[in-house]
Amino acid sequence: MAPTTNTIGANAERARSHNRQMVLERVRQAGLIGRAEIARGSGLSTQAVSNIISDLLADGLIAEKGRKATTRGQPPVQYGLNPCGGYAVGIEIRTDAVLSAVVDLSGQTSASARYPLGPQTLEGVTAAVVSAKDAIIAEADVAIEKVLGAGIVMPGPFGPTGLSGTESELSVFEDIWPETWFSDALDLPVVVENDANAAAVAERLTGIATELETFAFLYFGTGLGLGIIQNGRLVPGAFGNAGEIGHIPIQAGSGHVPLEELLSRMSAQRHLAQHGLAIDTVQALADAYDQGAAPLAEWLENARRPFSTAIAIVENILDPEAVIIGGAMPDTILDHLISQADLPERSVSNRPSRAVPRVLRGTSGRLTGTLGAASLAINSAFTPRIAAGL
Amino acid sequence: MAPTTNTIGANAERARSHNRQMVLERVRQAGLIGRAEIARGSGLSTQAVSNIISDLLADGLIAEKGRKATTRGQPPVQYGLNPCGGYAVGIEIRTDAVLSAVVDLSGQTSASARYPLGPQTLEGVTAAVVSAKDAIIAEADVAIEKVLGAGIVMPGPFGPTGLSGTESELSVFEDIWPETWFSDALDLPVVVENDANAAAVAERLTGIATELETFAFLYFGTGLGLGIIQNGRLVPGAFGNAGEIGHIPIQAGSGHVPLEELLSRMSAQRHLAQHGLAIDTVQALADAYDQGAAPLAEWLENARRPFSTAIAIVENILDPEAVIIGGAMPDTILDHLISQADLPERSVSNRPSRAVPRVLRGTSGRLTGTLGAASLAINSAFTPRIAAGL
DNA sequence: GTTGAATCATCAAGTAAGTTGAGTTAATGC
DNA sequence: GCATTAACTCAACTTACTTGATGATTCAAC
Repeated sequence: MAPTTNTIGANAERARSHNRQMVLERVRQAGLIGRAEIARGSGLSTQAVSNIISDLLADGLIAEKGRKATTRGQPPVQYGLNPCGGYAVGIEIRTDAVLSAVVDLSGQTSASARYPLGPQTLEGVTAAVVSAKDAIIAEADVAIEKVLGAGIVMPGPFGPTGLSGTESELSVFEDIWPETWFSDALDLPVVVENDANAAAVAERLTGIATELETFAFLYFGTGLGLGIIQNGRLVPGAFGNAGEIGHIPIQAGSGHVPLEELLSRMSAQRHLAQHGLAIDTVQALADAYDQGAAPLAEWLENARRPFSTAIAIVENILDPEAVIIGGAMPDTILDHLISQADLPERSVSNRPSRAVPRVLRGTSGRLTGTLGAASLAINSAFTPRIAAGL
Repeated sequence: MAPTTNTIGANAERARSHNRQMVLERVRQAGLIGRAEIARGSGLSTQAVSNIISDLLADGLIAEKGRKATTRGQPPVQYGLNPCGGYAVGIEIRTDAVLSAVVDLSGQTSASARYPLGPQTLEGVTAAVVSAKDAIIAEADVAIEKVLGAGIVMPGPFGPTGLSGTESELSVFEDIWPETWFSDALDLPVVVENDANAAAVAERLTGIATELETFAFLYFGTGLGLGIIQNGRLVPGAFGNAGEIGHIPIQAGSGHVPLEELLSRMSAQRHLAQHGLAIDTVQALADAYDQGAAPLAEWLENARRPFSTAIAIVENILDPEAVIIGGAMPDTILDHLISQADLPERSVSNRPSRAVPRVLRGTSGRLTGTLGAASLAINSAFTPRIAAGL
C-alpha cells in the first residue's frame, strides 16, 4: 500500500541490503541452512554469503545451530533464525479501539494490549497509536534498537473508492498516505495493510503457508477479503485495494448481491438473528455450530455455492498453489465450508499432481489482526527491496 | 511462466544489468528524458546514469533527441529509444500453423510470415519454430546481434491442469518447460506466455497502456483470458496459468456454465450459427455487426451481464488502474460491450478521481498474437531482473 | 591406519560499479 | 554583463562482490 513507485537503481549499499534480506529469507524458509547452500541457491560467492552471515550473527538475527551430517566433506555449519534477535510491533486500528502486540522473529507474541479509541480525528487516532506502541514496547521490555518496524492493520479500502462512506473505514485517512504518516509518528519503518493481507503474510511466516510462494488467503472479517501473495510478495493493486472479493456481485434469485452478503460472519449473524438467535461473537457462533443450531446449518447450506464460486474465481484468476481460508470465523465452520465445497473439476488448480490440497484452513486460528500486523513488519525484514521501489 | 524461482543475490555485474534495464524502461516510459531526471527518479547519482546512458548509446538502443528548453540552467540533453537499435522475434504457435514476426524496439513490425505445422510431435513443433525464426530473421534482414530475444505465444494452460484434454493446448509440452526448451533450440533468450499475457504486454509497450503500471487485459481469443500486469510485471500465478477467467462458473438459468460460454467469440459464433448465420472470421463478425444482424444484437444483450460481472471480478480482486479489453473481436463489438456495460457503482475502482476510464478498448486492434509474442521479448529487455529470479 | 576425494570455510588480493566533490558548460533573468 | 541555476564531466574514493590459494574436516577406499 504505497504511492506507485517505479523500480529504483542498484548501488553497492542497496545491493548489500538486498542480499542481507535475501539471505535472511532463505534462512527463514529453510529453517536450518548452511552458507554454501545459500551461496549455491542465490548465485553469490560463498565468501559474500559468509560476510553477510557474519553481519547477521553480529546483529543477533540468526544463530549457529550445529553442524549437519553430510555424506562427504566438511559438515556445514547450520544457521537458523534467532527469535529474540528482532521484534516487531503490530497495531490494529478498529473503529472503537487500538490493539497492539509485540512479536519476535519467529512470530511468537511477547505482549499484547488494548486501548479504547475516542473520537476518530487524525490527532486522536495518531495519539492512540503512538501510545499503544510506546506502552507495548515498554511492557514487552524490548530494547528499541531490536524493534525492526511496525505493522498497522486498518480497515480498508484505502483512499477514495466507490465503496466509501458505507464502510467502517477510517475516513480521516482519505487524503493521507498512512504509511508515511505513521512512519513519522512512530519513528519506525511502517507497513500498512488491510486485515486480509496481514493474515496472508502471517500465514506465510508462521502458519500453514510457510513453504508456499504463491497463494491467496480468503479472509472472513466483518465482510470478506482476499490477501494475494505472488512469489512471496503481496499483490496490492494500483491503489492498495486489491482483494475486495466480498464486493463481487453474485446472482441471488433474480438480482445480484455482493458476495459478502452471502458469505461472511455478518451474513451468518444476520441469518441467525432473523431466526431469533442473537449472536455477536465468534465464540457464540462456534457454540451454535457445536449445538447443531438449525438456522446455522441452513446458512451453511446457503453459503455452499457462494463459497465454491469464490474459490473458483480465485483459482482461475490467480492460479495459486493453494487457497487458504481463515479469519474471524470458528475453525469448525471453516472446516465445514471446506468439506462441503463443490470445487469445480474444470479449474487450472485441479492439477493431478498437487503437493497441497486446493483449499486449506489457516492455522493462525482466530488471528487477531494485531499479530498479522506484526507479521507485516517482520516480513518486510525478509523482503529484498531492489526492484520493488524501496 | 517458469519454475518457481527464489530471489537471487545482487553483485556488481547484476546491479549494472538491473540499472541498465531500469534506465531503458524509464526512457521508454517517458518517451524523452534527460540524464539528471533519470538520476533523480532512480536514486542513482547523475554520474552513474551518465555512464549507463553512454553504454546504451554505444549499443544503439537509445539516441540523442535534442535538448529540452527549461526555465534556467543548462538545458538537459534528451534521450529516446532508438527503434532500430534492437529487434525481437515473435512466434505464435497455433494448432495448425506457426506464425512469426520481427519487431523493433518501438513495436513496429519489420516482417511477418506463416508456416504450416504438421504433426504435433515435439520434434515437429520445434523444427517448425526454429525454421520460422531463421527465415523471419533472414527476411527482415536484421543482424543477429541486434536480436534481443524471442517471445513465444502458445495455447495455455501450461502443464497438467484440471482443464487438460479438452483444450487446444499443445500436449507435447506437458512435461517440459517450454522456455528452457526453446531457448536452447533457438539460441536466444525466450519468454513463453499465453495470448492474453502477450496482449497485455503489447498494450503496455505500444498501445493504450503505455503509461499504466497496474492493469488487466481481458482477452477475447477463442475463449476468454486475462493478462494481469502489476507494477509493470506479469502476474503469472504459481504455475503460469493465472488469468483463466473464462473458466469461472457463472449462473445461467438454474445451473452454472463457464464464463466463456457466454462471453467469447466462440460463444457469439455459436449463437449466430444456431440462428442460421455461419460466421467463422473476425471480419465476418464485424460485417454482421455493421449490418445490424438481429441474432448478434441478441447475443450482445445476453453478454451484457456476464461482461459486467467479469469487469467487476477483475476490478475488485486486482484493483487495476483500468481494465483493457481486446483480442480477436471486432472493435465495434468491443466498443458496444463497453458502452452497454453495467459497471457496479460499488467497486473499489469507482474512485471519484480517475485518470483513465474504468474500461478501455485496446489499441493493438486485432493483435495477431505474434506481435504480442515479440512484445514479450522486447519487454523483457526493459524489465530489471534482480529480485525476480533472473 | 593412511591416503585421497569431496566439501566447507577463510584469507588476501583484485575488480566492477557506484559515489563524491571540484570544476566546466550553457542557459536564464535582472 | 553578471549572478544564478542546472546539467554535465573528471578523477579520486569507497563499497561489496569475486577469485584463487590455503586450510580444515569428514568419509571412503585401500
